[in-house]
Amino acid sequence: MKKVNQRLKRLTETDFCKADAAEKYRNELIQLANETTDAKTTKKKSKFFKALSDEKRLRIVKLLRVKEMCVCELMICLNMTQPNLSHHIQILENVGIVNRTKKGKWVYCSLADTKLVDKMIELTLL
Amino acid sequence: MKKVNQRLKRLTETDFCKADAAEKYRNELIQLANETTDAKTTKKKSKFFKALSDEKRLRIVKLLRVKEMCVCELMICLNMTQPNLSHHIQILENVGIVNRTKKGKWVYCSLADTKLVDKMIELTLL
DNA sequence: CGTTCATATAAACGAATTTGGATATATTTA
DNA sequence: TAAATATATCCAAATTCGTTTATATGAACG
Repeated sequence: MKKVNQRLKRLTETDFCKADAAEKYRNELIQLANETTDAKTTKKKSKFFKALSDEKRLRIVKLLRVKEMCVCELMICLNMTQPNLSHHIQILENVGIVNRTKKGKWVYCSLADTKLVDKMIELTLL
Repeated sequence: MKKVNQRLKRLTETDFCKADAAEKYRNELIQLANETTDAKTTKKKSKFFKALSDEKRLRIVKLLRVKEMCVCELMICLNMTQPNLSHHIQILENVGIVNRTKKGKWVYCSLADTKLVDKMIELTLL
């Protein structure tokens, strides 16, 4: 991150697309891009946001914040078909937002990281 | 929110899908769902998350955190075609993440709410 | 055992998104 | 004023996503 800041100083002084040393500036931009991004984490984070990009899934999170619920309870709350709901829960589970625990015949869903959800609500993201 | 909490107490004690008073429990679940969700804000928030659910858009945000950039600079950084980039920037602008300002021939992009982005990075969301 | 209930998985389809080429618009420069 | 540059918009192809229908699994219960 310190390397980035050094390059940043130079880049901030260069103000337009066509700098004097166009080729050099071009390379610096590309290098900056590489340093600000890690392919794996970017993919992971984009999937996290994608999981929260659906209204029904947001409603699931809101409900689980109040109370751990089994799938059939969520079906009633959200008026969704069972396979559809199951699919959405799986997406939330895959990115670590929701936990599923089987107890006998029922599968109970709960928030995997209550603190994170609370903090996101503080930022009015959720 | 206090009403919700009162109902919550009862609901938390009721543990299974088919409570004794099945119909009554059903109605309470539905009411809970209505109280935890507001259609408009849910839609708005889902769009916000959708805007961040794309790897390229996440990279744009990361870059703009370092430095305000014009579209042609972002093209170089991200190796994207111009119409595609323009489209993605618009999505980020629509949900209030990015600002566009025209200065002469160039359109400069910057973060609309640096503090929010910083806080999201603190939570390792970004 | 076999039936029922709660849930998961699979396949299929339509809707929404992403992408890139062609073109339009506006601004600078020669 | 013409040419070049930066960007947006339009449109069609490719891809991804959500929903539905059908089917499978697995626990409880008679």
